[in-house]
Amino acid sequence: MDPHETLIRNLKEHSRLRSDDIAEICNFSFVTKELSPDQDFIRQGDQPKHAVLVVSGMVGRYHLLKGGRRQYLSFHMSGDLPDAQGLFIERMDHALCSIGPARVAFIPHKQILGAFERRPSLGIAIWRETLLDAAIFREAITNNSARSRPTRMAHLFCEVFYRARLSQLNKGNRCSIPLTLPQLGETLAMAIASVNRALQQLRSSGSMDFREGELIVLNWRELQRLGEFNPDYLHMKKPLTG
Amino acid sequence: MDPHETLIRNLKEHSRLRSDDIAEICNFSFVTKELSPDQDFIRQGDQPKHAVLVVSGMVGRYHLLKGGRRQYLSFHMSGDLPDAQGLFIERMDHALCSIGPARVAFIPHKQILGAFERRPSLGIAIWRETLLDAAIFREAITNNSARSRPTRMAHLFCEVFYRARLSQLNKGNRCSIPLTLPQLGETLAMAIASVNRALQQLRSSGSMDFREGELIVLNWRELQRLGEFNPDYLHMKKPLTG
DNA sequence: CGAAGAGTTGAAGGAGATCAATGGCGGTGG
DNA sequence: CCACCGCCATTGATCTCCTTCAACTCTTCG
Repeated sequence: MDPHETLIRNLKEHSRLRSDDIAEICNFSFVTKELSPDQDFIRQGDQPKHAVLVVSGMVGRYHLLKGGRRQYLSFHMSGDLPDAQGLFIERMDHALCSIGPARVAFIPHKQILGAFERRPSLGIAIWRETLLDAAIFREAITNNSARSRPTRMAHLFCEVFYRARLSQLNKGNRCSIPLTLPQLGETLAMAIASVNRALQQLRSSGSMDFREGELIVLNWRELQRLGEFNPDYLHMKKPLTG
Repeated sequence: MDPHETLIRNLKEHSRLRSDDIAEICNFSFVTKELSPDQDFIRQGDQPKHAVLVVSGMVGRYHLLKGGRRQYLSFHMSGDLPDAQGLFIERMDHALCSIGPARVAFIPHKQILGAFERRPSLGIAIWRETLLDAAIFREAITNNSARSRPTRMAHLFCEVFYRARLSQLNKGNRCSIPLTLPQLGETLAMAIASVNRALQQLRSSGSMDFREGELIVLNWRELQRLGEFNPDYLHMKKPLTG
């Protein structure tokens, strides 16, 4: 898939783009990079001069903790700009890595900032993109703080699947989430044993299955109920139904 | 304190403002509102037409959970724009309330958006403000997910005290944090009993005291160490020392 | 003056972390 | 080629920390 197209599609999910905005995006040049699983491409403390666009696969943001442990903060897929904040914040306070194999495109900050001057409405679309990120962070606070472990796991699966469907990255009721159980633990603040047991509880509910990095949604309504998932916080123009 | 001044001072902590930017801010008109403790002024689902500027006191953002329970997400003080996101996201996914008595100013979105057209650099300063919010949310994910309870409490106190000092809202080693223990619990994902016991543990460390909504920092280095607090994520132009 | 809520403390019970052991799979190197 | 290593996934047992519950005081507010 063409990187430009994927960004345009993504921004259109929440913002109106005029044809001039789209033309600006099409003028972006970039270099792409193929990433093997678990490969860092931006590290804490870096001062990036390029923005990253996810072209394919999944990437994650994480805080590095003492002892090499991680706290994953969010996951991003095709069309996302997972470090748009880097445009205005010099130094990274977290790292970015691939989750499973992925392809990313690097767009020079200068090009994007130049486009903002010509098309302020494009700047607002990307501003909105960063605001949606913040809404996802807020939900993650609540998810990890106020929900039971099986519930928070279901919520994460709901969020990823919902966003994948918005971008038509699902294959029917299936969706690639190349996370390992240890990584799920470092996302949801659970020990590995608890991750496994929560997963089995969700499996036994009959609403979903997850193995080998693939989520299968068998009963969306039920999974949504189990995860206490309400997609309003994703602020999409056209909420998905069913 | 004049609301305009307070906003200018706050933006200057992380962004350069030219005199034209400051002139635009001084042209903002607003109505102020006096709030008694625990008073909601924006609710989940609202579609605000005004941005809020905290003039004095403290305000908090929270998610409303089933059963009326809350998850507090962040706290804001004089000079903060706790719902700048409302400029571009129609519907609130969380609520805002006063923590203790507070005064807030409402500035019409139209005025702010108009100022952005004349002074794009002002827009970028406020964009950066929303990005700093996001960094605080990320840190809250890690705080509530990966740190022990006493540590996360110390971290919260460090963050609030550090930000208060940046804005000179502290009184020496004291700083007003008008949170009750139940509210601390709904912030840090702890039961009230645990809040109390963690607090006593911190007191007994000799690095701080907290009672009746006032934090007293007795040994900043030690408190910082106990909270595993590293202020880099606040991205200030001039980090405070000591 | 009674009710409600904050703060405090002790005891209980439970959810989840930790530890340990196993099987399976993929990669590497002798 | 296959033996070995490392990591993922799984499961059982133990143990600990934290939630829950209860009781009491104190303050505030109606």
